[in-house]
Amino acid sequence: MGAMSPSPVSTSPTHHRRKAERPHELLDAALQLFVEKGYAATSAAEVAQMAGVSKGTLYLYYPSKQDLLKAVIRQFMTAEIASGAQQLDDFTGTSAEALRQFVAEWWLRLLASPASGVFKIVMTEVRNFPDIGPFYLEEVVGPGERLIGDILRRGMAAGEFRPMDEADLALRVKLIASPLVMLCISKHSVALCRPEPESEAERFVRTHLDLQIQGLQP
Amino acid sequence: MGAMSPSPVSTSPTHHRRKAERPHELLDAALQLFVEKGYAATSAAEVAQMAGVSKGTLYLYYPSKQDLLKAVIRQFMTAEIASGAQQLDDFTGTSAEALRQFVAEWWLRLLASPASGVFKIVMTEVRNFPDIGPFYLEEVVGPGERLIGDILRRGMAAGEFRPMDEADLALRVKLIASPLVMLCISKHSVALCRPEPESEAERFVRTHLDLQIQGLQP
Amino acid sequence: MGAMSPSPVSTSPTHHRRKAERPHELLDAALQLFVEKGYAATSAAEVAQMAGVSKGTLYLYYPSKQDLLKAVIRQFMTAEIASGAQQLDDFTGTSAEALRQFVAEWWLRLLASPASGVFKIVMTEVRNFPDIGPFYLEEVVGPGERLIGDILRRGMAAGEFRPMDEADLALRVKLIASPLVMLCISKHSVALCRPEPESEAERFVRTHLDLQIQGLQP
Amino acid sequence: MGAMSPSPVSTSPTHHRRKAERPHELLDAALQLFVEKGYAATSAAEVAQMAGVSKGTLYLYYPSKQDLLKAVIRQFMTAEIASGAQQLDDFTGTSAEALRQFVAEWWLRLLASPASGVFKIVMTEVRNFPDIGPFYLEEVVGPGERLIGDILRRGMAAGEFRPMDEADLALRVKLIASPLVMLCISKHSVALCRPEPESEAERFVRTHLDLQIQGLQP
DNA sequence: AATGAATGAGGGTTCATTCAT
DNA sequence: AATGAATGAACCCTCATTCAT
Repeated sequence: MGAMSPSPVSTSPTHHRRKAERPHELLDAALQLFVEKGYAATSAAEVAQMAGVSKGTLYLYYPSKQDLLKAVIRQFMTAEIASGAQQLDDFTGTSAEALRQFVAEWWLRLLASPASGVFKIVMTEVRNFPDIGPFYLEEVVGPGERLIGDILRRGMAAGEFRPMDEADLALRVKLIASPLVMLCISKHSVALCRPEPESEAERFVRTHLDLQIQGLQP
Repeated sequence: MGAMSPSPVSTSPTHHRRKAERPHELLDAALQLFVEKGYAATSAAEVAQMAGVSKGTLYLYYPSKQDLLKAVIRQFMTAEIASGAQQLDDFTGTSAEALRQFVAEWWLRLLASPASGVFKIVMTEVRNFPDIGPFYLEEVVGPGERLIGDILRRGMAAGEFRPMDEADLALRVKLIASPLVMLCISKHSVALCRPEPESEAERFVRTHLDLQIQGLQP
Repeated sequence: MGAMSPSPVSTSPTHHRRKAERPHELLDAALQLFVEKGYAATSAAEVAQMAGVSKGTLYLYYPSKQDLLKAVIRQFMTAEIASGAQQLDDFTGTSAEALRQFVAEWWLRLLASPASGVFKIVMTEVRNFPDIGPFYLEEVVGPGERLIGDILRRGMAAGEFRPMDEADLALRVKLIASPLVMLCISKHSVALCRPEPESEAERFVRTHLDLQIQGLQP
Repeated sequence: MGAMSPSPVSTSPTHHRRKAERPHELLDAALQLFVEKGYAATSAAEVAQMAGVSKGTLYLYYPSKQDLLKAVIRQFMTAEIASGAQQLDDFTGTSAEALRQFVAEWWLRLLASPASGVFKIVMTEVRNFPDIGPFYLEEVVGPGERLIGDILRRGMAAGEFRPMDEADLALRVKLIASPLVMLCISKHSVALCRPEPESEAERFVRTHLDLQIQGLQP
């Protein structure tokens, strides 16, 4: 992606404290603002100010606004994905339980976290910055679909789900993921005009997964 | 001050006069660019150029870029919605057929048309322009959900679908609509990095609706 | 979007850093241009260029062209007024001498300075920017009339001038001030078409004040 | 001045009525707006609209905004001046009476009429449009000063006023005219922030002329 | 490492002027 | 004669980026 490694971490004692935290604070600020106002409508100065540093400092860590954008996406998506894959490995239970418990839980946590906004950013900016497309596909969509796909495959192998060829399976994966992604996008856009209790999102996710599981029965 | 603009020389074969067509051409251009690059990243000059007029002419028809945005949303969404509601009234058949045939057909046509991009615009810009939120809710989401809701209610009344209270029904409507909207958004963003045959979208829509219908059986 | 601004090549020997001097230089430039061409006909770029900075820098110091205008008026008028009031306090002599020596001197110095142009700016722009009206009245006209009024009152008290009620006194003050203000306005407008030796202005002022003093005799 | 003769007056019966009045209406509108907002801040469209015609029509009568400006000045000043000179010829009475009655009367009428605004326009725009300077000097200042000068000369010849050389006389003329011009300028600028009864202007003018007459006594 | 003054290209918008109707 | 749609140059202002301190 062309972005430099943003963290020297040179551990100088206290002269300027929090040298190591800077990148994180900048990314947090950038995420929030990019989600809220959009990348183009957010100025570098705003990000810097929200992170409590000067404009110049921002450019010390990220050589351009575009690099900051890429760093935001990388940071918040890969972190979630990695932790998700990790947790699934430790999960024991039927495939239906994996969907109903693990996927639901995991996605609701994602939804509640600021990282849920990254979907909106990606949707908006892929066309402007073509290299975030492949990145998103490889680092987020790919692993994500593999993760759900594996659950389905496991269920098929166990006779818990009906047999499907790979094409069907891929389609089901998309059908499972798509409303969940949509939920994240909505949360940071239209849902703000129609505030709902958080339990509503939970019902949405659970009903959705139940329906999908039902559709997977032999 | 003292300098006149030196020499128009009347070399301009331009200066057409097409008051009636202009708004449409401008809206088409604006829609395409807003979807492609985002509202903020699109300059008024680009819209004008793509519509084949000068920057000044754009402002003859829309008093500001923001008004242009609103006009784009209004134009392309309400047109579709209205025609959809109209067509449903004329539809005769079971509720399952209504979903499977009418909704699928209608949405696939929407997906294929440029108007499908409006969802992306709305998602991106609601927070920047708060008054498009209520508008979208009232003119698009409301009618759209009512339309699908009515199909479901008809099916319930006919004993074709299982009985549900209003809350359940609303949830099902959202579950039906959400992947369809997601499909439109994807088409104009990440899907561009992963081109698929159009038939794939059709399979997605049909499988999705089948699944939802299955989930509505008594 | 994808294009970077290609090659600064660091050929800029610019980039000076003179936070303290800048406002003054900008105000000087703005005063001159506003007086010369008028506020509306002066572009921000011209002001910046004359001050030797870039357009952007101007906006670093004054958030809008209108604020620049207000700053110009404030800067050049209140400075003069304050110094005038100060000097009068130290003046010892009869009231006629105060008018003939002090007022004449002071006004001729004002006339010779660039600040004399502010009257023209104010006359021209009060209607466009209504809040400079009250400001001018309070900070310039008020103190100025009080200053002259005090001289007259002192003269009356000393039996040097004929008794007048407050209304008459106010009228005399206006009659004294009005040709002096007119002189300043003329200097920056019509007088430029009919150049006169500076001594002419002096004769004008002195004769005017003599006449007014004569009209104040008991 | 380079401006064309604006009035064809072709007296076509009724087809488009008021062909002859058009220029006048345009000049009235232009005068009002130029005085109110300034020349640069007034758009041609505004003038046209206030005159009740289209933008194109304005350019039918005046080939440019600048020509419109010149026409405004010419129209409203020369008319007043001519009528003033005319009336003075018919005036019989002492020179003091001429000043006190005729000049006062005439100027108060001017002050009350929209034409009084022309002074403000001229002051503001001479530097931007250099050829209005000579015009104003020749057509307005010259005749005006000659008119007052003649009164003074007549008074001197009659032994009514003290003897003066030409330089002194010119100075007195300026001292007489200057507060009167200032009054007109104020009326359309700062005076709007400090509204006064019209009688105040009358007192100002009469006291001023009395004072000047007193200063002319042998 | 951190700052923030400085830059200049570019964006939204206005407006004098032209010209087909 | 009259209109008003169309133009494009300029204007005010913003902002990503640089660099002296």
